[in-house]
Amino acid sequence: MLLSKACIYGIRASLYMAAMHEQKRQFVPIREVSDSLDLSFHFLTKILQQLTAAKLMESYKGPKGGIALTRKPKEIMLIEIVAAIDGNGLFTECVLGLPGCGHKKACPLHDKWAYTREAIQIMFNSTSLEEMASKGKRMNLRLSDTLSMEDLITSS
Amino acid sequence: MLLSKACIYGIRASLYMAAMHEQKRQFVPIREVSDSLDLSFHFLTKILQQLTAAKLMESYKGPKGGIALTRKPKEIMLIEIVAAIDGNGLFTECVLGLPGCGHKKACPLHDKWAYTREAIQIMFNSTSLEEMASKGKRMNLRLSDTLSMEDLITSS
DNA sequence: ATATTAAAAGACAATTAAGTCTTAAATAGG
DNA sequence: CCTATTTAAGACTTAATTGTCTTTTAATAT
Repeated sequence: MLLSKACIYGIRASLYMAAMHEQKRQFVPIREVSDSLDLSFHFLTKILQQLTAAKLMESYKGPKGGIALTRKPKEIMLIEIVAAIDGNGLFTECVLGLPGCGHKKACPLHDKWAYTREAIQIMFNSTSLEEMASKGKRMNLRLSDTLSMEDLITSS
Repeated sequence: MLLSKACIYGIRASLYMAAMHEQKRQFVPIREVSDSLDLSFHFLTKILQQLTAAKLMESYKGPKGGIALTRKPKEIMLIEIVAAIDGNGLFTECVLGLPGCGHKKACPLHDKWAYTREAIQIMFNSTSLEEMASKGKRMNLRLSDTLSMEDLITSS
């Protein structure tokens, strides 16, 4: 699996927040996000803490509290979310985990992998939350079994 | 992590077998492989059973027994090893694990990911054991802390 | 102040991946 | 036939990931 579940959930939650951003909503309770996306509230909380630690989101306690993106969805790239949760081993490490592989000595797959992993990196690096959210809206993406992006953005 | 450890170990063992093939050795004891590569014998045994189940290797019990590649290293592509151990979810599944994503409804990353995952697939699909082994020999690849490909092929 | 809301922190449980150990089955050689 | 060698099969342990639950801390509103 390319991304951990934690990372995937973090991305989905970020997408939800991007949709909320279009509605000018600021702090959204984690409970609302977890209910909407059908994710474990506590597990999501821990994941979002990683995103706030990485300054991608900020949080506010108490009534009217919740989480919010710190920047506009257009300015947040997917790679930032991936790196915050899964780290950037995917973009730096040897595919074969070979002891000799690295800067100096390359493994037999090194060159091909360097190329491929750059393609992966570019994919995450060139995709913003805004782009995903608008695509999701156009294509009526399902964020959970009961919730679609279109519901989310065109309603309310 | 792109590949599981089991898959990585399976690839390393296959590389070792490719090197043995150049020396016209047929059945090589798993114990020799695990010792040489500094891997757990029993764990490696289970991994190799997956490769024999996939007809990439064959095994022989008893004295003079061991494992052997069923085809020439030139004819065995890396993707076969990956598929035998990790399956081909990497080449078929949605990156975001989104419920709506698939043939009909695509997720916001679908097009980019379809392209990227094809790059990954092509990488594994176009690399043979022979190619890796000869590159490994040229570059004196280390298969473990104490063993290099060059030792392996030029010696004995 | 007090009660309520909501995130933070951390203990705990379940699941999966990774690794170990024991026993059984097959084969070669004496 | 007997023993040594080697894979096969499966139970078991450990570690990492995933997921749940409880308590604490901070903010709001009354």
